[in-house]
Amino acid sequence: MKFEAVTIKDIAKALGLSTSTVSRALRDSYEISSETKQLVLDCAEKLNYKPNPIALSLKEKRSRSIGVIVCEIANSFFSQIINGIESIAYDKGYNVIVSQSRESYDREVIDLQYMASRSVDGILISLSTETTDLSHLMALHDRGMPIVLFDRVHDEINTHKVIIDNYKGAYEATEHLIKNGFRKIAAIAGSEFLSITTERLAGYQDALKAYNLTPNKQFIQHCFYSGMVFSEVEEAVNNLLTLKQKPDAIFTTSDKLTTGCLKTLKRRGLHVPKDVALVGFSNSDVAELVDPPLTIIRQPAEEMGRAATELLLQLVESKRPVKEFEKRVLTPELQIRGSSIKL
Amino acid sequence: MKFEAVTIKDIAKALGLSTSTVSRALRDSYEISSETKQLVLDCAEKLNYKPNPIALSLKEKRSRSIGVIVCEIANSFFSQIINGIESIAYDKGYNVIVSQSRESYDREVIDLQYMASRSVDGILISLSTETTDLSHLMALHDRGMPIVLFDRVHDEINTHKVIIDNYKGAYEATEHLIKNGFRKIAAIAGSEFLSITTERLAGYQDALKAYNLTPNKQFIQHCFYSGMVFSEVEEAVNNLLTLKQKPDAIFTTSDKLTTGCLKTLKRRGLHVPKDVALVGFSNSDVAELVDPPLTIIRQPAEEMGRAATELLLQLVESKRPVKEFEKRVLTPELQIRGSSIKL
DNA sequence: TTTATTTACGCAATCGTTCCCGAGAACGAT
DNA sequence: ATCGTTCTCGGGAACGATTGCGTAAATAAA
Repeated sequence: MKFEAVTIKDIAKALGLSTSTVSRALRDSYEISSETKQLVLDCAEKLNYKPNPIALSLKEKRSRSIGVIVCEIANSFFSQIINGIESIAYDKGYNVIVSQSRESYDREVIDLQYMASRSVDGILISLSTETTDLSHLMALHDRGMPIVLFDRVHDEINTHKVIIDNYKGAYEATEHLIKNGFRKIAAIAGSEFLSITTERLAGYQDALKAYNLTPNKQFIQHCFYSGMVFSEVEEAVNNLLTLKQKPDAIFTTSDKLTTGCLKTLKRRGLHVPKDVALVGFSNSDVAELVDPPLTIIRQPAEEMGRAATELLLQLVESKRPVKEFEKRVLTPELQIRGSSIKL
Repeated sequence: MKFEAVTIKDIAKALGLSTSTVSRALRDSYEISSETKQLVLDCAEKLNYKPNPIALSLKEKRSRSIGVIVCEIANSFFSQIINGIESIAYDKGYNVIVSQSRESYDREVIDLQYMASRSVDGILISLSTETTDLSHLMALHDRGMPIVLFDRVHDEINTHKVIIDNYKGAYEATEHLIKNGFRKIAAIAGSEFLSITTERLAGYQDALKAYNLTPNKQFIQHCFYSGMVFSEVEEAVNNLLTLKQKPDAIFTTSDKLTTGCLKTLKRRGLHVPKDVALVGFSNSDVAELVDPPLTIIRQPAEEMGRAATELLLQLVESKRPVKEFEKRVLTPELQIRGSSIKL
């Protein structure tokens, strides 16, 4: 039932030529007479010939497709990234194959292997939260697979990386809270093994220190799955609220953590920012509609996707092996709204 | 620089066998002795042999990948759908290739042709708003390409479809507004050529009639790009608010229309629901956090993605041509919150 | 006219895999 | 001893396209 496409053979047969001639005519080779070329071109047009990319892939060992692995597609941050990736890939004639790790190391390994075996030309990946061992990536990379890391990166692997200035984003957010009179600022963060977590917590802690506030160990809660499972966030919030010394503000380090935290606070009947203020990383485009309007650190997600794709395709299309790798750092934007302003 | 994978030839050479024998041994053919099989299997294991899917695709004319075309990835509804699609595809060993039409008919045509030429095994598509002519889809479908439509479908093409009960969702939402005392209920809808628009407006209008309210032509505003461009929504809201007879409630028919409408109302300093109530289709997962908490018609997006993928793979893997097509109708859920309750 | 050069095309290998045949060996039946 | 089976395996074409090499004809140079 599969439809049979028109092949180069059909053109050859129709014109009484050899397939080599047809192939060369289509590729505008100099050794084909212009009349024959025209003949072939017209015939190809008439028969609606489309080159078979699979056959080409087999020959040329490239598929003109790139793989993308994120932990979760249904997440405003990642869907915006995929949007950016798709736009560049589309322009350059590449297909985008998407897979989600769902924060599972095992799935990440499988996804990666699968994509490699499907001979994607390169891979864009934001590491799963469970990933501590990078040997699966290293192995692929060593064998020549172009890889670009974004968002959640790792120093161990030497390749292009695109991140945002996590430290700065967290620092400014925390500083903003301090300047608005909050002193007991807690943090709800993702897994401590994640690059973004450590960087963001560093910014948070340094901001506290810069204003002579001592970071309190109990004020830092980790949610291993970065808020992908809601109960985790609830627990983190509960932990903070049952402390003897309750925080007067919370800083959250990821999209689902931020909305999950607000959801929990509201469900518990707490008022933001009167009872607790809230600032967090988020790429939700309804932050201004939320009650209270959310102060967020917004990441240039689409730009991140575009940048990562450009770097990847640069690797893919480079003639000789690239040895110099770039770490591109984008700037997050602090959008100040009501959730962090003392009443 | 591309890494060379281990092929069946390498195994053949290592074992002094022919490629045919190796191939057969790997496929567990009856005509190979069990000793040879074991030998081949061990060797394949040792050399870390992975069959080349591109070569397989070329031979078998199937790629084990499916194409998905949506208007926009960075949209909670569609990203949830893609999530559902990916989960089923992953389980069945298929790759998901994603492309966005950005509501453009031309891009939809190109995307479709591109995917066909990349020989995806099937296509999942939600039509772009500009699409009125379906000949590009029909042509592909007639040539045997399995296609499943979801969300924005069209009667002209005879294939599996997955939709929600748009009529019911709209009817119940409108009825809910009426029962809560609103009488002048306006609607902001997408393009009138879209299946979902006509169905949802029908539900809206029938609900009005059922309660002896006469639908007012001026109360229906169309946003051609379904809210993808914000200015459109602003204009629609402005049109409604400058009517002599102002509406006391607005019903919106899509995700971006709903949030865009609320955004505009708030920016104009209007209070929801005191000045205008709001109910709309949306799959945002922060509807309860919004001010006011949003009454929404939520679509089972993930389920829709899963259902569409199951139907598609059923087509793809069916031996004989399928002539009987199914229209699966899922049920939306009205989540009642503050934005639609009279104060 | 003969030789050299260009022009314009075909043959066949290649990519990795499957699969239709053919064929040798071993075996039992006659 | 001869024939027909069964069991194993190899040869080679095929999938669609590219490309190095060979070569006939046409043209240019000698």
